[in-house]
Amino acid sequence: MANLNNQLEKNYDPLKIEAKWYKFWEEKKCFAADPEAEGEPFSMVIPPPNVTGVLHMGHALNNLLQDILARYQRQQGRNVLWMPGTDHAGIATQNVVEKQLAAEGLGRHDVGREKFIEKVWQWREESGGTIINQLKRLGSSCDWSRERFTMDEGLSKAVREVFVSLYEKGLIYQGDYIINWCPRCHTALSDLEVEFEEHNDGKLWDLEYPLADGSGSIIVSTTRPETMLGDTAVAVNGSDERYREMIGKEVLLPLMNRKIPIVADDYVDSEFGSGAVKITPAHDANDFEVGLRHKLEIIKVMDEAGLMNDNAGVYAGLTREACREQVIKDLAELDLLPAIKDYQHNVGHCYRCQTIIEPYLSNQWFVKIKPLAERALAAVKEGDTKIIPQNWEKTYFNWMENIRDWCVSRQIWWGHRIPAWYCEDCGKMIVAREDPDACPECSGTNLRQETDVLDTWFSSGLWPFSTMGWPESTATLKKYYPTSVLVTGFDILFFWVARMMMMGLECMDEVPFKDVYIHALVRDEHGQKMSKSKGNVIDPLIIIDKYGADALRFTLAAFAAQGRDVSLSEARISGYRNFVNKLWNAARFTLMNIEDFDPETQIAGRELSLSERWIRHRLNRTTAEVVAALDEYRFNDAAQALYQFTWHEFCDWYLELTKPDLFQSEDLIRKTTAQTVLYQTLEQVLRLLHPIMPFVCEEIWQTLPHTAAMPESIMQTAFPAADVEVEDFPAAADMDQVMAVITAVRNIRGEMNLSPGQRLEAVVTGPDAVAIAALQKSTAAIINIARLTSLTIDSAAQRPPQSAAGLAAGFEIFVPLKGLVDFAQESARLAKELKKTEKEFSGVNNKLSNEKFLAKAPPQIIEKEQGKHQELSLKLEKLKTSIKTLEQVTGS
RNA sequence: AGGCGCAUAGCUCAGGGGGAGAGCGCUACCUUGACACGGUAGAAGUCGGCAGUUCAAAUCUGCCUGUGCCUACCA
Repeated sequence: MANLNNQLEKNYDPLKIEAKWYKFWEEKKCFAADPEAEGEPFSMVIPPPNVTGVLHMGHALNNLLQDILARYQRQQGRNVLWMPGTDHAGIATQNVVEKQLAAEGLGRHDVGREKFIEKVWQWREESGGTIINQLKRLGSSCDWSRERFTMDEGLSKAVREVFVSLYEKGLIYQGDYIINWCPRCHTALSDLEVEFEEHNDGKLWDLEYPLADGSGSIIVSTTRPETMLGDTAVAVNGSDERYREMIGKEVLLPLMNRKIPIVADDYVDSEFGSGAVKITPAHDANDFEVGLRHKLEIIKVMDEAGLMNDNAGVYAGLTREACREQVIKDLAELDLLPAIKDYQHNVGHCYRCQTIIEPYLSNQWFVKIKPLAERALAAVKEGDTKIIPQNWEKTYFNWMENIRDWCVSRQIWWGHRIPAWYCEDCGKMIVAREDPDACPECSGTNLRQETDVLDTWFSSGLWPFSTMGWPESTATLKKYYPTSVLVTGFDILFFWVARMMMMGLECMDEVPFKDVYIHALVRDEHGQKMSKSKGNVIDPLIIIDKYGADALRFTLAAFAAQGRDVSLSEARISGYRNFVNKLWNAARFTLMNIEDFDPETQIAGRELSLSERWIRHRLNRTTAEVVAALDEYRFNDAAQALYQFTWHEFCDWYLELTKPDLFQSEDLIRKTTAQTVLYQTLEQVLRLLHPIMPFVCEEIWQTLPHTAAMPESIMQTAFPAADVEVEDFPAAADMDQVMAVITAVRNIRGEMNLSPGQRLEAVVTGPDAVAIAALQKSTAAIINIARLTSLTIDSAAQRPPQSAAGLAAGFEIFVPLKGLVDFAQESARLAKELKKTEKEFSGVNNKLSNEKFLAKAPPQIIEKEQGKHQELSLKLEKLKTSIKTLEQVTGS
């Protein structure tokens, strides 16, 4: 351990060090979870990133918070499982591979289903590990030996088990309904997968439909005129006087020349537009419902690609956009287009490819969601699962209460194929856990499997237990389910959290997690969403390369206040990089001064200096704060407390105060005591900081001299606990006075523009003999830190001539300036101070002369105000004296 | 249309009924035996507006203004 100081460079260089320790942790199996091992379980499942994903700041924040918890809980002695993995991300992944094919001029149908899926797996082999490696760069301490993928064999088995058992319970059904159709992805989407966007350039077209009997016409409005080709009725409200006569009559649908009825339905709002609505059951959800009520014909005029079909007559083959234009033109020519209005409305887009969604009638699979939602709702209401911050519970309730059946079938190839077969001989449908060989009805072997796959979120919904081996009954499940906490962003509260709640309760009969911690979004420095098009994306990997993972981690932690978005800027990260460097240099300083030190040295029985008692007290308080904060997911409070303590107490004051003891060579007991306190304090700071900044803490910790009891890695050390024995409030009070006096001298120095190199004399006096006596013990320290030549502390001391005066903590501090400075400057300084004090004094005076205040305020508040009054009036008096003295000196 | 937030120093934010805080930035001085990615000191805010509750409001309540998001979707 010789030449320790040489091992640490002047500036911390994270690059090499981070890779080194991450490898070390993995080799020592520090992340591995053992269900057979001791310790109360603490478990989390990672929100599985898409295999197509590339690490962004949202991932970084999400995984950082989990990593802080995992590392903290390990240090607390818990048996920690952090389960990692990736999501197969059906549509997103399929799109990526389709794009590759497109580059070769091929479509997926050109290669066929089997070959295509092979290609997807191949792609996943090649690049699916990207995001996992990026998570490792961040320092994520997942148990990688357990990494899962939603398309794994085991997870696929879980998916099939759940599908079949839900089907058997009657909770899965198949039917023709209006769903959200993406004409580009060629698939149905769930309601959640549609993103609505406001279109300001929308139009509302009025169409005139002549009555079939020639007795007039009726005007309807639409934002999608091309759908009129599939109209099978016009609806009005039955109580609408304007149309009463027309109900039951027919109109002649223009362009198509079909006769369609006018029906009465409460769905129609008489106040809106003309009060009459065209009804297209095959292309609008509400119209579909109206159609069912009135047994209307259903005419599809569009195909799966968004092209008009044969039912659209002469318009067949046109795209929906071209058809719209043509229909408008043709209606205008017929003079059946009385008005076109500008109209602002919301249009649904595919969340994967942004194509405009078409409400489309088709045969799909649905999960009957009400029975599942009821349990998931009750579990949160009864507190089995807590959502933090709590205000998200309301959002959760609101959604769960208004939930609609979940369309789970997708017409894509990449995903879990629905385990349903159709007998080509007798038409029977078979839903089974095992692939059937023959039809149980007719024994025919001519079976055709359903081609649809399941919504990706169906398998993600099983994640908390499917990753632990369900439906087998595994040791992992027994030990770690339900998980302790789920850490996630609110953007997938419904997509994922809600589904896991429903599936967990359904399959495990128990909630999947005790806590759900919802964190904020990461935005840019002006609170804007980060996006490629805005060019304001901060790439976590570039940041890690530039500033180190610890700097990024500390920054995110420090700004992760509950319920508030994180506005991130590079300047801030570089600020916290400076903090990492500060810690690094405090460690260098420590190492330089404990070369001859035995780390087994104990504090017990040794006499501690005031600053030592104080720093131990403060460290103890900080420890309590950090523990309380981390237990309540207040990551920013933990980070702030550690920053404040490490920089502004440990470095700024304690290290300076302990230098004389460390540098001297006469009193060896004093020196080794100083070394012991220094060593132990730094070691404890490292353990406290480890969950947030694991790399730099490990590097320093490994370089420190080790005691026999220390484990191999800081990861395996115990998290510090607050200890009442170390509490020392008297030391804290005395130290506050010492610091106040030193600051007062520095203030005079600064305001007088005296250079730090200029040694000064000082005299401190005050009426409180006890306080003076206490302060006298710190004479040497004050001389040292305040850079004085001599210091007199005496309650009987007189003000030296030609001196500047300061007031702090009930003391008067005089610094003789003997022509060193311009007294006009000192005069101005005192005048400023007097003005400030007078303002403060009058505020306190007002309070104390208010009878109501005296009558109603609690006694301790009144006492405090009275104390303040006394202190301030004394201060005023002293200030006035000082000013007078100064005037005499300068003769003004 | 409903719901949830937010408005505090130039910037980004913490705090949350009894003396306005932090980081960055800014100004001045300083290479003092760890750190200039540093040290010391300083300037800077009627805590969005208007009412109310209270002895006391940045903090609680109501309204207003601005701003962000979520859910639903209206032809």
